[in-house]
Amino acid sequence: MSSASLFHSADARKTLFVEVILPLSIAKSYTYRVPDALRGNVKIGVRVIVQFGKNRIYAGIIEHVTEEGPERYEAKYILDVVDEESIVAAGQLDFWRWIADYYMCHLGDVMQAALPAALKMASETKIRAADSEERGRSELSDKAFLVMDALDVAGELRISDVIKILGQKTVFPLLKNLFDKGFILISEEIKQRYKPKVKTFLRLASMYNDSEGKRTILDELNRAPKQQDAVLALLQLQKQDIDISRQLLMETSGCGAGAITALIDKGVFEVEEKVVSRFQGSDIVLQKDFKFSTPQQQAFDQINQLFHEKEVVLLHGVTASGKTQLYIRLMEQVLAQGQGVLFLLPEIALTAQITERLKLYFGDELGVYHSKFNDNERAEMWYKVLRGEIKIIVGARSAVLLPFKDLGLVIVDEEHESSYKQYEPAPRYHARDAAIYLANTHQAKVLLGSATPSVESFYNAKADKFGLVTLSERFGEVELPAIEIVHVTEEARKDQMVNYFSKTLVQGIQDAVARKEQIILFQNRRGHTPFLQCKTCGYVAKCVQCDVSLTYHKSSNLLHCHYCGFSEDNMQLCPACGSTHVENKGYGTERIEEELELLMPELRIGRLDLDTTRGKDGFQKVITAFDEHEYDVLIGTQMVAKGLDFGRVNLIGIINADSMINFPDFRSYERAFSLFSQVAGRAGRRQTQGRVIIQTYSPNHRVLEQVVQHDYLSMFTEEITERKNYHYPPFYRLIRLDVKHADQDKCLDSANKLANLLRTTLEKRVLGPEQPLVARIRNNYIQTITLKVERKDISIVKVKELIRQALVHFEIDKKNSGVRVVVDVDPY
DNA sequence: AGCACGCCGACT
DNA sequence: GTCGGCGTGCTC
Repeated sequence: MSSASLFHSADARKTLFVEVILPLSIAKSYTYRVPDALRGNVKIGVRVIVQFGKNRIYAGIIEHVTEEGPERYEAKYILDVVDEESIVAAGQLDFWRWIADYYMCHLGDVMQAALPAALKMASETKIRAADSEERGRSELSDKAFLVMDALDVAGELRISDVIKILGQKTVFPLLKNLFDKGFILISEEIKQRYKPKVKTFLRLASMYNDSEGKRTILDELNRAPKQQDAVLALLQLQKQDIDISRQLLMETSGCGAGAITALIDKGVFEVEEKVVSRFQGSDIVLQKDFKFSTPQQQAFDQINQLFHEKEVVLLHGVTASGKTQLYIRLMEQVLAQGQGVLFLLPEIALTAQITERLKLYFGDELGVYHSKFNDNERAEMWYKVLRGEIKIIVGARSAVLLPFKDLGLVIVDEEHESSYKQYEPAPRYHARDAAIYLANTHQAKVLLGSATPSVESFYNAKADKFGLVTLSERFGEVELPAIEIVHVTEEARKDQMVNYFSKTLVQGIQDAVARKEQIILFQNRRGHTPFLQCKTCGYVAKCVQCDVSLTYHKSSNLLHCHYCGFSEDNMQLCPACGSTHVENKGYGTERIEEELELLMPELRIGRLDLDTTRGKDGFQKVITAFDEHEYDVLIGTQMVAKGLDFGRVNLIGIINADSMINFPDFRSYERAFSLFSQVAGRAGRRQTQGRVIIQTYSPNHRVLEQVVQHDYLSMFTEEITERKNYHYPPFYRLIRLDVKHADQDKCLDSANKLANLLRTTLEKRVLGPEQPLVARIRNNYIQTITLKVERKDISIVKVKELIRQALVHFEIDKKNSGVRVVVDVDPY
């Protein structure tokens, strides 16, 4: 026995080391030493405060605990342990590792995406000035002095406040220094602060609340018609015996906030503040004991049957076939077994319409999770899921990263939606595919739902990998809309086009308005004019940092770049030759709106695109206004297509189908089919048959014929043949590598080098480099290399390993320094 | 991701 | 002669 081992056995407790995941995009993992005082507190999944680099401090997550310290360097000590219990679910780190591995990114990227911002920081640390300062402040640095000054004024500061005050992100070292010197106190409360939502409710002041009082007040308000309206509306609402919120009154009376405030000030209205749920119910009441139609019941039974043998079932159900009710029953079933449900929806479809319906149904057992929620709410939701307090999560893409305990079912609605794929930043994951993996680790079942399934999913179903259930009957036997194709060239020849509107469409709009119906017009381009060109010299308004034309926006009277956000003054004169002949080429939603206004001034027109929905509830506002028939026509981008149900819409016009169909991408036909079908599905959902008018330059295009015939199967069959012939998914996997650099030549040069490196091992699977559609964004030139990987002969794991090796070789070469490579697995 | 270290142009 | 531009490399 050596003396060394004697020594070690005498020292029973070896020093512990922990490997920490830092919320950074870094390839390596970092090992820290655990001080003896904290050795009882470290375990996998808890957050630790560590110093990284000279003066940065992060809250990282422990990935491993070991007794082996690093040999080549001295590990730093962890500074603190934040949590008592793991903040990730059992097995969740494995899921993170799978994502990092499959999508070729770093664990830190996944951590960044998964954790709500509130959990990424070292809890809610607050600082106060120490009661007695031992030393004078004269010795302090300017920055430290600034902090102390601010403390004198505010009394207490949060870390984020200090960051704002100093205008720098790294503040821990400075605070630590102040703490060590006894200037400040740091309180480390792990806040679980839930701020209840308060709403303002109104009622008529008691002194006016009799028939005489009412008359008096209405008389007195003779000269304030808006206020009169408000009082009348309130009296109406009072009859319904409901609580009248300020918001509700504004909506029903059409009065502004000013009128109501005036009435409060006059003492006509009395105010009461009440705590309300963030998920205040709406007037849509879902009957708990709804009955399935026969087809629904059959589909339900089939799904359950298929779940015995298949992990994933695809539900192909036409719009309005009652998929949501199926989902609800399936969720109930899983809940009854005490297991949890994840219900994924595209962000844009997560409107109050569906979430409130589900919330009404499931109450507190259901939580909603998406990007519109603030940090506090998201952190709160994280903990609730972690503790198993919430059984059902309805959420967008990132909800798949919540710390689920015991999932029984994952539903991915609108599974074909491309927004399930994240592009920027890493991890570039597909929520549907990640959800299937996640479900597998929980031994949970997956239901994919769509009216127009992705070619990949439908192929998987056809190939018997997924179960397939079809729901082809619309609920309540509503007929599918009648779709008409209008040949724009032909109409123009007959002189029947007024700008962008065919006679057929104009007539259709007029008829619909006459019947007090509403109309949706779809144009998948925002702004006014996407392309401004000088007629004299051919100059085109282009973005200074991107390789795209600038779009004129009427609302701002500026030219905007849709890629980098750059904007500049509208061009009155051609900057190149001074000519005043500037031609407006192309049209977006704003221009459609403008032309329609000129054409039919009496129409009330609303617009739904990124620009009108910027604000917090922008989307909801436009939707509500349209639903309440404040507009006759709603003009919009693809936002109008997503899961919205308007009772009065019978006519839908697609202004220009060609731009979508001709988009240069292997998925463009599939996308066009989905989008047109979805848009069409908005027509005539209740009672009457809807009508859809599609304007196009290529009326015989197969996709349009398939849309007209509601023929998904034909679309699929033709598409799958093409995919097979041209080596695209689902037969081949795609991996895209974008090579970026500010210098065009260097970008091309490096891209060529990387492609050649890849070719040495992956051979003919490597395509390119080639210039993408937009070859420069934010002053960076881009070259794209595409890998097409067959599903036999080589494993995807091996391919990724070879890519990693090629990238290592690539980065070693100093000539490629400064070149960024972005890897996108399964690009969308 | 930050931030320091390090090597070339316009200023007190 | 210095201040500061951002290219490059490292962080346990």
